[in-house]
Amino acid sequence: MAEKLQDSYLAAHDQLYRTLRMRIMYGEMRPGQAITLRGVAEEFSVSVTPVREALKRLAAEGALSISVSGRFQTPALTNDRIEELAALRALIEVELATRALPRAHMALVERLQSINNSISVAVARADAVTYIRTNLEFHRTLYLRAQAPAMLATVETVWLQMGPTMRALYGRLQRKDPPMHHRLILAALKAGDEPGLRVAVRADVTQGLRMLAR
Amino acid sequence: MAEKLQDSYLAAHDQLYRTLRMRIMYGEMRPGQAITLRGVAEEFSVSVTPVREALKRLAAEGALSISVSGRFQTPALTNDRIEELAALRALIEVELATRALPRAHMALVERLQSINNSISVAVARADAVTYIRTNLEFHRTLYLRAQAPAMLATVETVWLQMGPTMRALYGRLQRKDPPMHHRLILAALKAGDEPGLRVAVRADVTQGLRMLAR
DNA sequence: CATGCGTATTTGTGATCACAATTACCTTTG
DNA sequence: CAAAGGTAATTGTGATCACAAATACGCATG
Repeated sequence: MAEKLQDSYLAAHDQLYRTLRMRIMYGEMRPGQAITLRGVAEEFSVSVTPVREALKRLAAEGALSISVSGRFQTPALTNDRIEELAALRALIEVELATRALPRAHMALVERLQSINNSISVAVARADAVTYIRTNLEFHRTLYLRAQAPAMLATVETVWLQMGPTMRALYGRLQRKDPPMHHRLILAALKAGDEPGLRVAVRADVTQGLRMLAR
Repeated sequence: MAEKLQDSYLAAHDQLYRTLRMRIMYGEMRPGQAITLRGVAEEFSVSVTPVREALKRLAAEGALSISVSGRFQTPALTNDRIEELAALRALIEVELATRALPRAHMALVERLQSINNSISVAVARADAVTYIRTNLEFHRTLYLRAQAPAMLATVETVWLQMGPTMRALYGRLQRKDPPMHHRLILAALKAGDEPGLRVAVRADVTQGLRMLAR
C-alpha cells in the first residue's frame, strides 16, 4: 500500500495535494487559471490517478472550481462571494483568537512579533506570495493556541478559497503599510484585553475588503 | 466524458458521493463503521475508481476518517471534538439565521411549520434517521434565505461530520420532546425579534450537547 | 476579412490489472 | 485452553488503456 515508514514518506496523491494546496492558498496562481490532469501528472512524473484524487479533493474544499464539462480551474470569485468569505473569516477567527487569548504566553507573542517582522520585509519587497504566506502564518500561529482543530481547519478552507483572489488583489493593495492591525492584536494579547482583541482581529480580517468595494 | 444531458445525468462518482453523503449526514451509519472500496463498488456495480474519488472527497470533508493504513471508516468523535463542532454550528448558524430574518416572509414560516410537523411525527415514531433528516431540513430551509452559500456549505460540512455521532446519541435522546426550540425560532421569526432568534438558534444547536456531557 | 464547418487534439471518466501492505484466520505449540 | 506463528484473503495505491465529449485549429466559403 506504500504507506509511511516512520514519519517521512507520503502517498503520491497526498504529496500532490499538499503542494498544490500551498500554491493556491499562498497566491501562486491567478484566478481562473486552468489545471489539467495530464499537465500536473507530467510535472510531477506520476500517472493521472493520484492527480485526480488531489484535484478532486481541492475542488471539494473550494480551492478549485469545476466547469460544466469537468475542467479544473482556480475560482474567480464574485464580490458577493468575497464579502461572504470575509464575513466567515471574521466570525471564526474572532472566536479562535478569543479562545487563544487565555493561553497566549509571552513566548507566543514573541513568535508573533518575529513573524510580523517577516511580513514587513515582504511588504518592503512587494513580494506578494511571501506576504500572503507569512500573514497567514501569523494568524495560524495564534489560532493554534485555541486548541480548536475543527475551527482552524474550517478557516483554512476559507483561506484556500480566497488564495488566488488575494494574490490578484494584492496588486492594488497598500504600498508602505506594515501590519498595522497586527500591532493592535499583539497589544491586546499582551494586555489580556479580550474586547480589544476581538475588534482588532475583525478589523484585520475585513481590512482587505475596502479596496475591492469600489 | 459522460457529462450531464439537460439536468438529469450525473457522473458516477458524483452519484456515489451524494448517496454516501446522505447516509452519513442523516445518521444511517454508526460511528467507527468501516467502508471498503470494493464493497461500495460492488453495491453500486461500478469499479473502484469512482468509489475512491467519492470516499476521498468525503474524507476531505471530515465525513470519513482514514486509518494509518489507509482504511476508511466513519469517525468516532471525542467529546472535545463534539463540543467544538457544536460551538462552530452555533457560531455560523446564528449568523445565518440573522441574515435570513429580514427575508423571512410568511410563506417561509409556513414551510418551516410544516417541516416541524414532520419532525414531530418522526419523534413519535422514534425514527432516528427521519428525525435527523427533517431536523436538518428545517435548518437548511431557513438558512437558504440568508443567501450565503459559503456559510451554508461550511455548516453542512459540520453536520456531515456529526452525522454518525448524532445517530448514536439519538438513542439516549429525549422521548416525547417535539421540537421545542423550533417553536421559539418560529415565534422570533414572526415577531422579527433578532435577539430572540439568535438565542433560540443557539439554544437549539447546543441542546444536544447536554446529554453527552455526563 | 469575417464566418461557419469539419477534423484533430485535448481532456476527464471509468475499468482493469499488478503490487505491496495490512488484516484475518487457522494451525501449531506450550 | 491460551498464545504465537504462518498462510491466505482483503484492501488501498498507482499505472495504463479505451472511450466520449469538449475544445482548438485550420480550411473553405461568403
